[in-house]
Amino acid sequence: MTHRPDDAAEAGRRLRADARRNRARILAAAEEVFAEKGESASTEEVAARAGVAIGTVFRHFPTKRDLLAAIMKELRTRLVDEAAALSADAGPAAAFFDYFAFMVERAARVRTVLGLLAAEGMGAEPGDQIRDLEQVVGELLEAAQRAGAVRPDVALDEVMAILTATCQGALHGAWDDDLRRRTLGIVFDGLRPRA
Amino acid sequence: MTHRPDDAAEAGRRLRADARRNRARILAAAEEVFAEKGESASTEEVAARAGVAIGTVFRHFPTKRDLLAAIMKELRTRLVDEAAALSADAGPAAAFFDYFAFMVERAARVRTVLGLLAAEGMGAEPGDQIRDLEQVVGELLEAAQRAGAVRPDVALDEVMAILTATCQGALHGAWDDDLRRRTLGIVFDGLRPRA
Amino acid sequence: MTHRPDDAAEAGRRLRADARRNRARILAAAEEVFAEKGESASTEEVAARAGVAIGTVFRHFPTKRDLLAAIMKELRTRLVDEAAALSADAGPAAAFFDYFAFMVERAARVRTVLGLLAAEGMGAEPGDQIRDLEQVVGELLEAAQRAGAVRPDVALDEVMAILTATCQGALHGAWDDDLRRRTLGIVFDGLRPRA
Amino acid sequence: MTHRPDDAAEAGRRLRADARRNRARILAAAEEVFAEKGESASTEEVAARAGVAIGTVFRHFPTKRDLLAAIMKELRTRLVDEAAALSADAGPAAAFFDYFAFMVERAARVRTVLGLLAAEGMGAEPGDQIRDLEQVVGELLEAAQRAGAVRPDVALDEVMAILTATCQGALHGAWDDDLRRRTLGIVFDGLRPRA
DNA sequence: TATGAATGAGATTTCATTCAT
DNA sequence: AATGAATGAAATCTCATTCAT
Repeated sequence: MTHRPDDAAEAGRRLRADARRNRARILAAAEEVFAEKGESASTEEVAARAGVAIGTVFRHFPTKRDLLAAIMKELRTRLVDEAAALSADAGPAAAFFDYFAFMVERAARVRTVLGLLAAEGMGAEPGDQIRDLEQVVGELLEAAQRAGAVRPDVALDEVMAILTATCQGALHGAWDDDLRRRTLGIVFDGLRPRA
Repeated sequence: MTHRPDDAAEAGRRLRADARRNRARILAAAEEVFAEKGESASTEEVAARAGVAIGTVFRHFPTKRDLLAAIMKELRTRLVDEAAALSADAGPAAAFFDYFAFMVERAARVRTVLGLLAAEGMGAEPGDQIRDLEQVVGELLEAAQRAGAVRPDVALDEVMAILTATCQGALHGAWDDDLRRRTLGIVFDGLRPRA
Repeated sequence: MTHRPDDAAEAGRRLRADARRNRARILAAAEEVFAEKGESASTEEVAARAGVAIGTVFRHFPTKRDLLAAIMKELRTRLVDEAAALSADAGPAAAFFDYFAFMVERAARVRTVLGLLAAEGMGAEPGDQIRDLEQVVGELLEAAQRAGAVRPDVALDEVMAILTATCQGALHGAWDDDLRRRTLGIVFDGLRPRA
Repeated sequence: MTHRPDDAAEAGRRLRADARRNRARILAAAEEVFAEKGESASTEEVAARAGVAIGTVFRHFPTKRDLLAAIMKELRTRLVDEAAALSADAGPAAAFFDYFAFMVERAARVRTVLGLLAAEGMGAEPGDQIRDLEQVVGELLEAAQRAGAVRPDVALDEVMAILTATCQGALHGAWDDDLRRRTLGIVFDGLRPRA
C-alpha cells in the first residue's frame, strides 16, 4: 500500500542503491533546510535542495513529522558514534569536556540538535539503539568523576540539563567562537571540584 | 453624522477605553497561546482566546510579526521593572542571583521569554525604553562583583549568554523545580569566585 | 478557532447575509458538480462554479465530507417538505405513488439522491430533524395501505429498498421518461393488491 | 543475447505462464478492492493485494481504466456462462427468476457488477463476445414469457432497468438475505401475469 | 471601531504513470 | 517480464491578511 518506508531502511532491509542514495540526499537536505529556517520550512524546499521531486520525499517519509524524526535519529546516531572516538583518543577528563564542547559547537551550526536534545516526544524507541545519547554522556561523566575531573555530587540529569541549555543558547544566540569558549569556561568551572 | 455630538465624544472616549482593554486582552491571550504552541500558532486562535474577532487583532497589530514584537516588548518591560524591586529588597549579591533564578523560572513557563532574550531581530528599538534588559542585568552584575559575590573576570556578554541558555533549556527541557535548582547551583558555582 | 461552521447555520444562529448567500451558492454549486461528476469531483471546481474562492468553501464546510453531508441533509429536507405538499393535494393512494415517482424522477437528475437514500453513515443525527425521509414514506405507505391501494403485507423496509434501488437505477442507467414510466409501472404492479 | 537459447525459450514459456497467473491474480485482487472501496481505490492497493509490484499491474493494464474495463469483461463472461447452466438445469420460468435473483445476490457482494450493468461507456466491444449479458437475459425472458411465467407486455429494456436498479439497491443498501428475498418478491410479482 | 466572511497563496499529501534496475 | 523508486500534477486543507457590513 504505502511503500513500507524509512523504517525498512533503518531496519537494514534492502533498498535499491538509488533509493538509498536519495534517502541520504533527502536527509542531508532536510537537515540543512531545517537548520537554516526552523522546522516550519517547507517540505517542497527540502525536495528542491535534495534535487528530487516532492513525491520522492513523501515516499521515504510519509509525513513531515516522520522526516523530522528521521533527522533527529540520524543525528543522534552520529553524535553517539563520535563520542566513542573522543573517549578513545583522550583521557577521561578531556573526553568529557571535549564532548560537551563538541556538542555545543555543533549546536551553533545545526538547529536540529535542539530537537534532538529536547527529545520532543519524537519516538526515541528505547532499546532499538542500545547506546543512547544520554547513556553515552553518562559514561563519559562517570569516567571523568572517577578521574577527579568533575565534582562527585553532580548527577547526570543536571549535566544533560546544562548541556541542553548551552546548546540552545549557542544556537539561538549565535555566539561567536570566543564567546562560546568563555561561556563554556564558566560552566566547566561550575562542574569542576572546588580546590 | 452622529446625531448628538456630545454623545459622540463620550462614545469616542468609551471606545478608546474598550480599545485599550482589547489591546491588553489580545496581548495576554497571545502570550499564552504562543507560549503553549510556539509562534506557529494561528492568529485566529489568539483572537478566540482573547474573545475578540480576528479583525480586531489585526487592527491593533497589523501583522503577526508586530504582535510577536509587542509581546516581547511588554515582557521586557515587566522583567526590567521586577529587577528594580529585587535590588531594592535585597543586598547586591542576592539581587543578582535572585534575578537570574527568577528569569529562568519565568522561562520555564513562558516560551516567549526565549525570543526576548534571543532578540531575534524583532524591533528592540533601543532608546525608546531607556533601561534595557541587558543593561539591568549589567547593573546587577557590577554590583554583585563589587560585593565580591561574582568573579571579577566575568563579562556581561558571558552572563547574558548563560542566562539565555539556561532559560531556553528550562523551557524546552521542561525541568521540574528540583532539577532547576540543582542546575542553577552548578551554574552559580561557576560564576562565584574560587575560594 | 475554526469558524464554528455550517452547523451554526443549520442551528439557525445568525449568519451575515452575504455569508448565508454564499453558503447557499456553494451548496447549489456542489450539488450540481457532484451530480455531474460523482463525488470524486474536486472542491476547487465547486468553488469555481459557486464563484467564490476555495477558502470560502473551506470556511463553510471544513472538510469535503462535511460538504457532501450538508448536501444530503439539505436534499433530504427538501424532499421531505415536498412530501407534505403531495399528501395535501391528493388522496392517499395517489400521494404514495406520486411521491415514489417523484423521487425517482429527481434521482434521474441528481446523483446525490443516491447517497441520501443509501445514508452512507453520514451523520443522520436522528431527532434533530423530527420527520426523516423514511418516516415520511412510512406515513404515505400506511395511508395508501389503509385506502387499499397497496398490499397490506408490504413492509416499509421493502418499500425503501425498492425505492432506493429504482432511484439508483434511474440515475446510473440514464433512463428516458418513457422507460422510467414503464419500469415504475411494473414496480407499482408488484406493490398493488392482487385483484 | 541470452547465453543458452533453449533455456531462453523455456524461460519464455515459464514466464508466459507466470504472466498469465499474475494477470489472473491482479484481476481477482482488483475485483475485491474495487468492490470494497469503490473505483477510487488506489492501484497500489490492488498491487499489494495481488502480491505483485505496482509496475506489474501497469504492464498488464496500461491504465487504471483498462483494469476496470477488464474486470467488467471478466465478470460479464462469468455471469453469461452461469446463465447457461441455469437454463439447462431448470425450466424456463425458474431459469429467468433464478438468474435475476442470482445477479442481485452477486451485486450485494461485488460492487463492480454495477458498472457492468450500467455499461458506463467502458469498452463493451460488442461482437468480440458474441453473447452479451443483455442478450442472455433477453433469451431467458422470452422463454419465460412463452411459458406464461412473465407478462407478455414486458419489454427487455424494462427488465434490464429493473434488474440494474435492484442490483444497485442491493449493493448500496447492504440488504440482508431476508430483505433481498422480500424485495425480489415484490418485483417478481410485478413481472408475473395478473391472475 | 468591531466583526467575521472572503481571499488566495502556499503547505501537505495522494496517486496514476513512467522508467531505471 | 518483474520490480519498486521517482515523477509531478492535482487534491485537500491552512492561515495571514483584507474588506464589506
